[in-house]
Amino acid sequence: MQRRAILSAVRTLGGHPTAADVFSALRDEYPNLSLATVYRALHALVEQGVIGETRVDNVSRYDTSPIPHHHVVCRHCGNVADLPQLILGDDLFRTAEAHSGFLLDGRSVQLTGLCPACSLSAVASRS
Amino acid sequence: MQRRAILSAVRTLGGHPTAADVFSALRDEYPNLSLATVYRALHALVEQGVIGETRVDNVSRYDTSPIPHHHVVCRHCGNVADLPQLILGDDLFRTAEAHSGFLLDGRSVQLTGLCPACSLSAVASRS
DNA sequence: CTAATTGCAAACGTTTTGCAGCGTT
DNA sequence: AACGCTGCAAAACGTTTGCAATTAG
Repeated sequence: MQRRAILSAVRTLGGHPTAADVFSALRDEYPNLSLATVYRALHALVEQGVIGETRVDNVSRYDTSPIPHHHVVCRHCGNVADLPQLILGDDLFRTAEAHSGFLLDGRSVQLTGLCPACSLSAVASRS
Repeated sequence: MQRRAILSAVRTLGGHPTAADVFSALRDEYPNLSLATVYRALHALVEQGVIGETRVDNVSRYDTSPIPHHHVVCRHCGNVADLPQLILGDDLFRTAEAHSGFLLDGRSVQLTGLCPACSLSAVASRS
């Protein structure tokens, strides 16, 4: 049962690994591991609330922690960083809910911009 | 040049149509319109700043207006609604920037939850 | 005549699925 | 025996691309 190995790979990798990241990390130890297995395991772990899932761009990324928090996504290199959820106050959610009629769940808030590395290289590449 | 037709389809459709939505809307009038053309046209229109693009779930959605504003996405039915951008104040962005070291661009902010219809049916389906 | 636009089909990358085999209990 | 977990290959999905033909300027 390499499902355990998949979970611990997510944890050792840290950050926000994709299914492919997890797959490559385990390929050495489990040479005939299938990508399908990785997807099935990750999906199961999300359903059990053991890990979190965020969809960024076109890709599912998995999160060591299932507790609600927000994300900043670099629009240049695609890196994802965490943001404590307290940054966006409850009042904000209430305002947004009042505006939209939606019932917001506090989880997935996604801001985009440039990460430190990419904003530096953006400055550097200005002629 | 059906690129014009594609733009006006986005406008008449309103909301946040996908490329497929636009395609189906035009299929009657342009029976041999290609999906590739729709994608190319939409992409060009986004580049020109005529329309806006938001990626939700796995799908690009196009927006009548290219001016920055935020979105609420229903995690059940996938519907997208607009949110005035002023809901997230500048101070909030600055706090998030300070926290993450990212340089945020104020555009794509995405909250998720349940839309009015889906939150009603969620309540109704509780045993 | 040149450049842009189009249709078709094929390719793409990510994710899912059918099915048979394997392991555990 | 029954069940869940796995590998493989194939399919699905939205999207992009190569190419040749058409159209616009």
